Amino acid sequence: MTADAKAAGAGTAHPAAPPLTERQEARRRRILHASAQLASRGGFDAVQMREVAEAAGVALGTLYRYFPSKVHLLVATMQDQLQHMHTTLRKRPPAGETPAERVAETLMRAFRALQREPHLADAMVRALTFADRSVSPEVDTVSRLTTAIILDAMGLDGRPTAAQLSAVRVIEHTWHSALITWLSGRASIAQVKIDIETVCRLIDLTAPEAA
Amino acid sequence: MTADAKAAGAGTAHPAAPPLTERQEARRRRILHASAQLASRGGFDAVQMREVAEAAGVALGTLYRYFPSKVHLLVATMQDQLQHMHTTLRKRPPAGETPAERVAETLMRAFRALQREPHLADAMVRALTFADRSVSPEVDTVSRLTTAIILDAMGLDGRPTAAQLSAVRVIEHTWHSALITWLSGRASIAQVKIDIETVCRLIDLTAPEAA
DNA sequence: CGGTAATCTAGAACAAGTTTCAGACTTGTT
DNA sequence: AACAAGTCTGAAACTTGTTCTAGATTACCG
Repeated sequence: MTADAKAAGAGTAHPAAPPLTERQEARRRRILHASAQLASRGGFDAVQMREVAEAAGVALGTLYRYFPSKVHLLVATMQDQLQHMHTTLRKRPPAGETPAERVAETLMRAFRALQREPHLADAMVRALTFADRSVSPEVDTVSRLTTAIILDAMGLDGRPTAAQLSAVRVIEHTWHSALITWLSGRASIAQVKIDIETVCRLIDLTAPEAA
Repeated sequence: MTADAKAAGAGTAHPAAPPLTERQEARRRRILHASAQLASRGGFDAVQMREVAEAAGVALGTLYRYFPSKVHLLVATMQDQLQHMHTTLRKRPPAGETPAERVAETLMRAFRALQREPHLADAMVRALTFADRSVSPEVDTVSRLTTAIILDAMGLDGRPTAAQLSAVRVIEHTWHSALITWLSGRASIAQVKIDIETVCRLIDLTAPEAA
């Protein structure tokens, strides 16, 4: 579980992802598609490696070469979905007056999207929080994507201050954790909404004029 | 995984925990001890049900009668540890001026305690966030315990307002999620400290005079 | 005490994630 | 075109969480 990171790198580029041939790219895409498909049904548990391999028309060993564990696979699936969402969100920027409002609006939009595929959301979020150190790079990519989405929503003029970055980090924490409580049936949709709105008030606290 | 909740109920009392005989209580304690012991070594992965059973001097089937899954076991372990921590914290209340300071101080104290047993922390927190609906009642108990600790730290005069409860919920979200990023090596101790301090500022926002 | 239901034990069996391996197939090179 | 290196396949094996079963033990009731 340590070395052997030379496998088919994700679409992101941390160390130096070896270029994928066309057929490899296609395989990778089939795998991710199968993963999302199965996840959309029964969530985390329904994503069974043998089934993913079969649905993607790929040998089990190959699946493991592309994604060294189930968690890696699901985190990569999340990366994929997040990318979609990011571009979708960019088409229609949030309309709120203040940064806090815009961030809350954006997150609620994302939340509604997740509600349409709760099982998929379950699989991705559970994988994300269950990931151990061996998945850190991939989880970090997801984190950066999320940060980018939030910063986008804030619509800052210049570069964010340290305090603003802290606030964004806390918002992300809340976002993930609130999703989990919702997915595990311990919080209602309304509850999640309140939590998001509550944490977004932190942004006001870090606005340039505040201190 | 559905019914069969008639097993040995946790120390808490939701439905109507059947009273445990002395030997049963002892068994339960041995199991929790073995669990914490193994977790203190290798974390989540090191808590193997067969090993827990053996270390506790109990058959595998019995272990499963007491705790219907590994996650149940670890969440119960967390309940146990939290209870310790709560009583410990109560002995020396935080000294900060404001509620926000006191909460941050308390959480940092808890954090330092976790740092002394990072593997144990890993096992408990991973179990907590990985728990699915079947563990909701137990996770909820942990959540209530955490809330109690935070409210204690705030040192309120009367009953907390709705806004304050929201703030506490967000603090809990941040607490759990920040712990995870630390445990998976994606955030430093200093980073966690900053996040905690940042989110605690929300408390000021919900103070009676604020609005 | 004797009987009966619940509990406990030992161990096999099953499920799904992960690893491994021999052989077939691709790709890139000369 | 032939070769070497790297990749993919199919299938078995291994690990660990979970379930099941048959037979002891224990707890409780009269």
